[in-house]
Amino acid sequence: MDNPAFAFEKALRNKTKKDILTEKLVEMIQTGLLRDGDVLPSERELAQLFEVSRETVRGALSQLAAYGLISVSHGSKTRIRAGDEVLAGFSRSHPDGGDKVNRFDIGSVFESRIVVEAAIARRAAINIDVEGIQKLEKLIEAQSRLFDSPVHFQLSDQNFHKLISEYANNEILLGYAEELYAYGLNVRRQVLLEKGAIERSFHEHVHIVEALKRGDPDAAERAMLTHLDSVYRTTQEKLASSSHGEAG
Amino acid sequence: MDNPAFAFEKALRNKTKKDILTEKLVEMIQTGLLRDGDVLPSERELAQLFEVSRETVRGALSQLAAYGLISVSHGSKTRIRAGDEVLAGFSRSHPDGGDKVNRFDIGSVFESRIVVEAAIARRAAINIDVEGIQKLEKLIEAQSRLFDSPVHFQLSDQNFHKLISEYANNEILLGYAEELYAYGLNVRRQVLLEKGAIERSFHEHVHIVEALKRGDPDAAERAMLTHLDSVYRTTQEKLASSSHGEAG
DNA sequence: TCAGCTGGTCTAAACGCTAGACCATTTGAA
DNA sequence: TTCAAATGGTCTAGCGTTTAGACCAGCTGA
Repeated sequence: MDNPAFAFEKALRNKTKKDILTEKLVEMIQTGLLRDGDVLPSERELAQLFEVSRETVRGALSQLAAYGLISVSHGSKTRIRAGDEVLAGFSRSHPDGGDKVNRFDIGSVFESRIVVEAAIARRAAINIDVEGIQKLEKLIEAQSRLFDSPVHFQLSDQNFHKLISEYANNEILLGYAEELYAYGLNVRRQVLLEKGAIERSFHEHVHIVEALKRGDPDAAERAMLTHLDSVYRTTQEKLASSSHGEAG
Repeated sequence: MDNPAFAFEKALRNKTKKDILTEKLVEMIQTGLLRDGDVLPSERELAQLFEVSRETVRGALSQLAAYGLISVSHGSKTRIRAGDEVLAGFSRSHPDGGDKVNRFDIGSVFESRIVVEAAIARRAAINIDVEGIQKLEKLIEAQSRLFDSPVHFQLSDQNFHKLISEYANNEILLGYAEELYAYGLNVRRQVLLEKGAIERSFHEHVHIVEALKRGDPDAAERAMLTHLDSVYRTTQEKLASSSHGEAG
């Protein structure tokens, strides 16, 4: 072992298809794409969709069942169980699992998000075209009707940030932005349940779009920073208040 | 298949450990961490380092041998073959494969580096302590004696940026910075062969350290931007001039 | 020269995944 | 109510990957 290039190498980790599918389904539940009471396609259909064997699907489903995230019953279709208690219990038992928020501290995530998304906002203000503005305004318009649907608003919010990121014309920054956004998904969902949280985010979105429409990089950056700061603050408050009754 | 959440699902893909290891080694060669003529640790050592069996290591090595990236000979240690012709041939046969330098255009890489390292410089100026300054000054002092050793200077340069990144107190930004730095390694190596390139980088490093020592975030950011701009320009020039005799 | 490295080969066993068959239960339309 | 069709539950045989270990064959350096 003379070669310094190989100092401190880590082990290779290989995920099984079963685990990949499990994670994927968990994520679909956590993001609200699958909601409480939804029926899952049959095991045979899932096997076809994901191009794996039915046994592999069953492996993933049995893990979900162990987590209490689905209810399986012989003869009838499997249903999603994603009531708030179920999700809360799952998060508690999987602190590092899918909960990427805690892998890095929230402060670092938001510091990084501020750096990346500020740059994105500047570049988007310069590069965005009429079509992009129209798409954003359509999103905004849809969001104005989602004040009572946190899950739908969150999905739309994700699209909003993603769309802006795409107009920064930089795949690397886009990738970072998506990654950092994903880190906060879980907590964010809780925050949006708070009274007025969605309205505030909505108005901040409006300001961002206005700045982009004017093609004003400074204003776009400022609007984005205001938005992220507001998101950061409410997230911190939520974490502080919810950490009372929890294990760690 | 009533559930719209499952429209357009894609197949799950599962990588073998052998392929993961192959990619990892290819990347180490492409980024210059492993250089032409370097000896690889023995198969048994690699197996221990990556916590896989020796047969798996052999599988990965036989792929590298098929690509011509290593030369294996019974009884003696395996050596890296990364001469310019070998790498060029490999890139040609693996257009999307692993060549991360070309996967993103240089412009995007530097745009991102500017964003990330500017933020890092600001935070480092605030957080760095006496010990950190001393380490940096020692590095600078060493670099002043490496004007005729491009390879050594590049290694020292990598440490220089890494050390500053660590004082930003943000693991995420640090990870991004290292990733972006690695993207440019190959080309950078060529650039440093140019007359005066090392001296220029050295002086820019001095300015960065001075700003950090004063604890002045604005100055640190400016010095870092000046440095990156200079690196970017010379890299572009090198690419423009060397693209004449190449395949594509 | 030869002990101790190196790469080359082989085996038996464990594990993940697959395809398919068959059973038991539920569902919904006849 | 009845019963065919769809569902989840179980099992088998087989394939590919990975592992641990043994042994062989070639190189290197004291």
